[in-house]
Amino acid sequence: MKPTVHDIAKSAGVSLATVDRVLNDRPGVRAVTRSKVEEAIAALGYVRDLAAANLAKGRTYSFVFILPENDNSFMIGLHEEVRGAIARSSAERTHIRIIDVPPFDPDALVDALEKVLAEKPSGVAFVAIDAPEVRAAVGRLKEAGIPTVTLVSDLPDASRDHYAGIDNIAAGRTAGSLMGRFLSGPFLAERGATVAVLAGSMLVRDHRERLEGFSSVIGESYPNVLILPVLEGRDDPALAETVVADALRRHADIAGIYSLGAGNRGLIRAVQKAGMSRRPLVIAHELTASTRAALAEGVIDAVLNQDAGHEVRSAIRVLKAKADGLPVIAGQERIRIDIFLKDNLP
Amino acid sequence: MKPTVHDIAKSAGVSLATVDRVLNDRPGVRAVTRSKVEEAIAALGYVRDLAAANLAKGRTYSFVFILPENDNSFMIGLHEEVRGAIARSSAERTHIRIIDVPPFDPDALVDALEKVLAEKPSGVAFVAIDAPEVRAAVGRLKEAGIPTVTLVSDLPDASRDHYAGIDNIAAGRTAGSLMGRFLSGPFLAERGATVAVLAGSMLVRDHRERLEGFSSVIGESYPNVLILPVLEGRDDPALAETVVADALRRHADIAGIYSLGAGNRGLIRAVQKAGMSRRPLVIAHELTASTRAALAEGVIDAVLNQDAGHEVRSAIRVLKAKADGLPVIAGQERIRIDIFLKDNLP
DNA sequence: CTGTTAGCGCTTTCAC
DNA sequence: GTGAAAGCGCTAACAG
Repeated sequence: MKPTVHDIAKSAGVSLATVDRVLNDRPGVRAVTRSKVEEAIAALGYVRDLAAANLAKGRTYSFVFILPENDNSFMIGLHEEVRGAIARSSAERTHIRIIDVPPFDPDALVDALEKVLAEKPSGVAFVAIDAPEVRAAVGRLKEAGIPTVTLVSDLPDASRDHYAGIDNIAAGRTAGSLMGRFLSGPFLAERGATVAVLAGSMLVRDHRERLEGFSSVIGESYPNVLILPVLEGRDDPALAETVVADALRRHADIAGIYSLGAGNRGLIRAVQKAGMSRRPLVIAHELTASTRAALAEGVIDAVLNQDAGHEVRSAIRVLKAKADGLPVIAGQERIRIDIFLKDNLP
Repeated sequence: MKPTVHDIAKSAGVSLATVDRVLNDRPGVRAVTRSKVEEAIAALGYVRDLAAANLAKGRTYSFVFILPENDNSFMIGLHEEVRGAIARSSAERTHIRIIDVPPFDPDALVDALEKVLAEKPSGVAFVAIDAPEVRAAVGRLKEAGIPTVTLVSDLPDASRDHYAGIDNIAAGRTAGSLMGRFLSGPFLAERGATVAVLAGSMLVRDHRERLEGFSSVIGESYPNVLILPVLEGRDDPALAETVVADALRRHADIAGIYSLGAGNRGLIRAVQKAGMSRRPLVIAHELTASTRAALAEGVIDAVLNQDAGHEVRSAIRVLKAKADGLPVIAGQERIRIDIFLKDNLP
């Protein structure tokens, strides 16, 4: 049988309470007694039954998710996944609360983090904005011993405990490779090719990193491909449509478009309306209703995706583990860069 | 506060024991009493605390994994993942046993399934072989109320409870699309292209399905591509090397190779040794040490992968859920067709 | 500093 | 048929 606290108590010749104090590093145990107990624990190979402990404590993990109230499909999906987790709360001994903040607003995010700090929850997950004041706020959470996980967009060299999101440089490189290879046939062989990039804003780190990865692969491996100056669509479908339509008009030779942000509904409309003799190759991010339909129809050629459900479940698992001081299964928490062609749609 | 069995007992005016009998459908309760209790449960919105129940029962889930003792890296990796799960057993209240069987041997698999049936474990996971006697054995497990999960390779219209693996037709189609698009440039434009397919055995369903998906995409969308008769390497590196080397010798014009099974070490050696002026485009399955290295070096162009760790964890989650009659989170159990280029290696 | 005792939510004898 | 009581492994008062 697996040893229990009783076995340890007996073996060390102390009471349950003392064993418990040692197990939970509570004060009030003489060093000698402590080591006696620790020896017994090691000798018996004791491992604590977390479920029993949580039952006894009546423990419930309180987590806060701070999400931007952005109205693009990806963020809406992320919200839904958190709500799904809330629905499962009772079975998972969690209590999860969502705080909505205005997008791209560091001050609002800092405010939210401060409020959370006052609440002292078991953990916080948030979509980071890369700004010094945000890093400072995260530092304060760390000092207070509250585990933090960044979601979707990370904070560089910060004190967050974990990042639940994709490697955006790798994503950009992947897009670059696909673009280069897919273009090779119809265009490159003859006369090189011109490629447009549509971003949301160069202010957010994930977009900058994707551009960086994309550009470096093109530069290294596909010197015949010319990248036009970045178009900024602010993740807004209407604006995206305008800037893309405009670009297609001005550059009749655009052979490919890499959309590294959101607002793809507009991009799709612009491409469809352009009615070009030779449709440009389009690579976009995030599988949503519109990108999925465009992929099936052949308007988009490939979609790079991050699984919001995985990110949310991972964030919760990691926060729980951090709250308990337990290790995580690294492979389970790695968020993949999913590549979808029309053939492997889920 | 969440209602407990005590609240139900009080509200229904019965004892804890009776509530428990109703909750677990045990006999010895008059219909009237039963419905009184059921009403209380509904009225209070009671949900059972599984952790507490398992603690009281001293329950531990006993699972058996039946794995082919194949010596390719993928299967070795799968074994390791199961061993990882075994290492976590105590924390997860599971007791997992591995049964090794000779590969591609339906009789051996049936024998193993029969032995398992006699043991009456809480659940079984196995790499299926598509044969009537296997389906029959699974039927017997189902009758005995033992949940079953197929791993990696499925059993068609069978009574298994769940399949933890990828959609192999979609995987084949994806490989076909990538092959077609990647080939377009250097080869197709001029004179069409010849492609070789290396499989393990046409006896296993996953290999047949991948071939089917691959062939149909090529047929539909890349009529210039000619697929040579399938090479069978029995997932064995040495044999794979021989058959591939032989094929490359006989068909100097091979422009692409789709390796839809295992034994890629041999394939890689054959391609490297062939020293062709123009290296064929290679698409393979399963990210292992050797395919990863080949991808990085440019010997392999793309790898389709199924995450063995995800499959094993998923199988365990599903078996637990089935054993408890609980629902699963569909999105969490979908095994993705991972596509790796050299740019998005994990 | 250490031990005793009750109890978390559920199941399980064993009486009645 | 039904109920009272003990206990799963752990924690939390409260005494000493």
